[in-house]
Amino acid sequence: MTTTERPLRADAQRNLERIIASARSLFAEQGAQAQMEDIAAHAGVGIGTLYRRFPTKESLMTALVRERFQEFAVIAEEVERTTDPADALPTVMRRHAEAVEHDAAFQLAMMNLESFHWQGIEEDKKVLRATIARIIARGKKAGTVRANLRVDDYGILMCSTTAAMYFITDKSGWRRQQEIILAGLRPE
Amino acid sequence: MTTTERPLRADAQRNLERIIASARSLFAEQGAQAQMEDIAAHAGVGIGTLYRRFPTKESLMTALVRERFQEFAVIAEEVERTTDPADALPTVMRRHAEAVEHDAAFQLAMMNLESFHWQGIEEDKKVLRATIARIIARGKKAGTVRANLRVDDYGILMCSTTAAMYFITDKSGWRRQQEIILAGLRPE
DNA sequence: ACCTGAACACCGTTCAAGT
DNA sequence: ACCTGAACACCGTTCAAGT
Repeated sequence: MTTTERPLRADAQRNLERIIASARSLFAEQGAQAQMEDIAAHAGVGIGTLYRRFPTKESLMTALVRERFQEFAVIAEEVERTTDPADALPTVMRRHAEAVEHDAAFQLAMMNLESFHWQGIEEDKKVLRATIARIIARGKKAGTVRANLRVDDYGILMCSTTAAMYFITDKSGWRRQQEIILAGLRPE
Repeated sequence: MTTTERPLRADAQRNLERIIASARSLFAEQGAQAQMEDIAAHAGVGIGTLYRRFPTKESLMTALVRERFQEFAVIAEEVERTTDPADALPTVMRRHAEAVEHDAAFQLAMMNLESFHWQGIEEDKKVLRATIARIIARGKKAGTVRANLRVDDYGILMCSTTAAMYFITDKSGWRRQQEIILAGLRPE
């Protein structure tokens, strides 16, 4: 999994991007039962090409999650650099949530991944996880984060916010949700 | 849906119970991709019998959720009757969670229902929802529940706890999770 | 009324042929 | 290297026949 792949042929690369974009839009529209055939067609490629890149439907969903995770890592590092340690944790959580606020496909994928843990996305998690761990530690030191919070809690807490985005009809109902969680994160 | 059904024939009733028990155990073991055929076989009935009671796989999962919801209603009423209004909300949430702590099938079903809302289980929700609404209102009056909490938040908050049960490997990791949520529920 | 399971349909996945 | 789509396999669902 430490795959340092060499670049794809130009057309293949374009196809890959189209596939991902199509997957994102069809999953968002139709939910998890959007069909592989339809995604391929929407991307303008044969079904075989889709399977060449993503050997299973689940691997395609995972790819959607993975892309966002990489974005999450960038966001987390930026927040760590630029935000007061006392506010950093709530800030990342909000920024991460906002990053996927309109990505129904991601929200869906998070809930449908057969065994997600936030462990699932092995490599991508590492950097992100390390950054989050530091942010949490500093928050504790600053006295704004409850002592018994663990890094592993982060994933599920975020997961529950994305679920809220997907389920709550009210446009930005997830914010009230997250506000509750953020309040709970503070020391007693 | 205001179906007041007359009782099933004795053998049919027994089959129904077996089907539900089998579904619970197979979903718990194998996740959502447990097969209808296998569930029928495990229950000792033909596949046709399974479909006679549950016209789709999703309706079978919904049934598992529905049973628990009825139990939830009973629990909520009991808590309302016997617990200090100031503590009632955290108490129901804990008791509801404990009720499904070992029911992996329920946890899974909650996450897989195509459009859950907690709205999904129409009739069963009503009583439960009304009780929860009163508990929340009294909690606010007692000053132990934040003012901007809505009844509809309850479902998603609980949902995130069941997700935690399913995902967190740590035996009772969901308790720490819920503790955070409960803390967040209190006024600022 | 209820049960059964063979048959059907749909959709995820494979693979031989093509550039 | 990569693309294609017909063919295959699996599994959810139906329905004609049986008690």
